[in-house]
Amino acid sequence: MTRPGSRSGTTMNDVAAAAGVSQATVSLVLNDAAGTRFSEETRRKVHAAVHELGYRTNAHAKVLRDGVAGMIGFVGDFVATAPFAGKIIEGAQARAWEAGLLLLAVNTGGDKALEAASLETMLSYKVAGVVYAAMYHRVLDVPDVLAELPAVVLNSRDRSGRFPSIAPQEELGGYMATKRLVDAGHRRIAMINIGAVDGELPAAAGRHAGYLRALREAGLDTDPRLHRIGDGHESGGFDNALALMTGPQPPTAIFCANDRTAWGSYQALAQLGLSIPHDVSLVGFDNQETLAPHLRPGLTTLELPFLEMGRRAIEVLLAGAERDGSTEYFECPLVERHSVAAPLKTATSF
Amino acid sequence: MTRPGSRSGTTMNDVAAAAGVSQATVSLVLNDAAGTRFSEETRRKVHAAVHELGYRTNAHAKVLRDGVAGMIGFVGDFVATAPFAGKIIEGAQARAWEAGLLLLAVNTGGDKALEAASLETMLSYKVAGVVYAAMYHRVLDVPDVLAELPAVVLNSRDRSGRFPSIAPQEELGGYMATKRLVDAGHRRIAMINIGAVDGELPAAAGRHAGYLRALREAGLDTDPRLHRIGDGHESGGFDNALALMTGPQPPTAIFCANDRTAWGSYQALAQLGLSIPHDVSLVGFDNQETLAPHLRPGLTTLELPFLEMGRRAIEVLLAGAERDGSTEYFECPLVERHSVAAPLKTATSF
DNA sequence: CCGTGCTGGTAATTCGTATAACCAAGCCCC
DNA sequence: GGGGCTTGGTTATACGAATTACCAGCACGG
Repeated sequence: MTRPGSRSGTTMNDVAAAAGVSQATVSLVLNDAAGTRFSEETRRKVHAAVHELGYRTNAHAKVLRDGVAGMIGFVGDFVATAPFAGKIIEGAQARAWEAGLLLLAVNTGGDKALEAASLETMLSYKVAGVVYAAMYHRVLDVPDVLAELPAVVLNSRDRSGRFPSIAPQEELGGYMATKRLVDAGHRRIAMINIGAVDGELPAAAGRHAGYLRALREAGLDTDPRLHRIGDGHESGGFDNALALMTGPQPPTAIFCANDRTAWGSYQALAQLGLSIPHDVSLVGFDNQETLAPHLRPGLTTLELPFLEMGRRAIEVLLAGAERDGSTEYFECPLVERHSVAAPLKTATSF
Repeated sequence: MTRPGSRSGTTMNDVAAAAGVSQATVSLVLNDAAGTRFSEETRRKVHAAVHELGYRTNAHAKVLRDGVAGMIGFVGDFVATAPFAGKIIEGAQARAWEAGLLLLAVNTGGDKALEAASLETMLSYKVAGVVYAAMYHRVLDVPDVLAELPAVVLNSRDRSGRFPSIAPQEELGGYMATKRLVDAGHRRIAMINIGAVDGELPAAAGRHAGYLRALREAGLDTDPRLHRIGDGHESGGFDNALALMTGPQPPTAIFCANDRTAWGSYQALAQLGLSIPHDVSLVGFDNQETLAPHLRPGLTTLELPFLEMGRRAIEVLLAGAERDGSTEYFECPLVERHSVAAPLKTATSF
């Protein structure tokens, strides 16, 4: 009644003994080694013994001999915790698994000591490479120890330029978001940003640059009063949307540089009795899945392609992670929902 | 200028050679082995060589000899992806790290083949134990292979009763949520559930049982029309809140069995022009951090103690995970915000 | 001058797997 | 009838660290 191979102590020698062959034979048969020939009878006996004993290869012995483990390290600051960035780890893990690799994941919570210790441990385990991920897009300093193996910076850029980086294409995203509003017929389009344009926040700077490009391309003037600095949270959206809509020459559309900001704007507009998209059109950024689809009306927004970015990070690692310091940018696709419509025909659209 | 120990190939033998001692000496000195005596001079030379060469112990060689690895497997269905359950993995990882262990995490996405393969790989790596986690509280079937090592079921219960389980105390949560409303003076309290009470959803059944207990304890009658079955999403909250408030004898308070349901109720109440908490009080469940604090007004809700549950899972593993099939329940603390107030003095409160 | 005990180390073995090198038996063919 | 090829395996070793058993040298006591 007890399953035969429940003890984890079964080794290749046990299998060999049970099958009446040598340990080498077991190894060669199991690995289907090229250039070796064994009788069908022997193969059958080996496999039968493996099954009978519940043999499982000892990965450590294998790694010790082969030098490289079937694991990839994943170090993130808050990746597993962040509401939407879990996707990034999911994508990485899925791709790693396709290559037969497991992810050794650590959330440092920003703790540099933990980060250093984790990396040491990962190196001890001879991980095939390390993905160094950040919760939000920024320019960061990569620990020196990563120079010892293939490493990729994910959702950020490496300041030192030593490592390949993978980041979202912020400028194009800002452009597409704004263009969506321009194409809908809007002529007075505000932007509520998630931070200062000159700070170390590529998302704020890039999305704003795209916003400006779309406006200029459409021949619209870029009233600086229409660009407001929020904080990336609901309150930033709430306060700024309120200010924009109650001020002189209110916009007919607002590009919110993230979904939480957009949510704050929804709340402000509701308070003002303005309807979306009838009175004001809105575009967000992030496509936060716990938020954007559930707002009423659903928020049209740009998706951060975290799943793909995570996948790609592993691919770059597997390809050797050329130490050229280049950054690979991922396009953020527009996710159409119901927060954009044509502007009301008012004096401003005349 | 180049860092000395950048090559990862440095072994204990290299260190021994550089220090002019034997490999055994290096090992004994580095591990500070009890009962051995080495001169200060020798110790110094060893440490100097280690530093000079950038030696790092090969974890696989160590595990191969010692038998158990410094890793714990974490298998979840959607844990990393789920909006709030990332906490569960964060807690587990933090506790594991305190014990010097790393988490080998896999998200199966519900794929049983991937799950089986991951577990095999983890066993190959001689993980010290496995946490088998579920995104939402349910009764589940644990893969047989887990019987081979210490294993804990997290955020669910093991149907077979073979493994220790860790789950939230749903009934008490439902009781506390409802009691909060009773204590505020409400006498007609509805509940919008997240599923059927008789399904395999301990959360739905437990929270409802607690709801009933609180009502009975307060001597209130339990009008079955006040208990409505939602789907756990916004729409379930929206539709049912609408129905409740526009029906006969509307409640003055609603216990929503999760925060998303509560959010849907917010939207329905807003549409009806009812204010929270003035016209209707609301209590949620989950304390979803991307949602509950950001609603206007902030949602009073019960916290799922995922961080602590994750920590506890590792502790149970470290203690050997006694195969007694017991379930350890975690209390869900009430998080007070601003969605509960005393009912308006109407005829029903008279 | 020999036995005993202490100091400060070293040699050898073990863990489980992969693989290079080797080998015995059988058969063919000149 | 012996050289050479094929078939079907085996033996031996390396990977890197931990640990047990052992050992050389010296001091001391009787």
